[in-house]
Amino acid sequence: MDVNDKNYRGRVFDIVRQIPKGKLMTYGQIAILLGEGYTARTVGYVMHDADKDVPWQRVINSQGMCSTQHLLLPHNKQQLLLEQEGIVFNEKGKCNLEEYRWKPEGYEEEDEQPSLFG
DNA sequence: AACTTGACGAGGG
DNA sequence: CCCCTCGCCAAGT
Repeated sequence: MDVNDKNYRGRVFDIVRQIPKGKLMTYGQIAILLGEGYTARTVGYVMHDADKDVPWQRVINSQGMCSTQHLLLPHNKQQLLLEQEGIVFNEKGKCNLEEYRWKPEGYEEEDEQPSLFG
């Protein structure tokens, strides 16, 4: 699997583009969603070079924090952008994923139906 | 071809 | 909770 494959990157970006304003996804969540050949690390890797129309700021790590805060991005650009979208972070730069996590509708491949007669 | 480096994540102390 | 280690996988040296 080649992450430079436009199809590979395209699948990741297609998902990210669907994240609504005010919602978030994690790298790992996207990787699991796409399945075969995708891992959290590789998703993160392609995100560093996202297309202009991709809301890259809506993808954060599983701890509910912006992985970019101590990186090259000016200040806390990612967190700032998210706060402008209504996301609330605590003083340690963490947000409530339970509240903001978004799950796309059309991508369930192996849905686990909670059996009513369990 | 070996070794290091990440926009990652789960698990143990 | 915070910190560390380890598994992961592609890129850069």
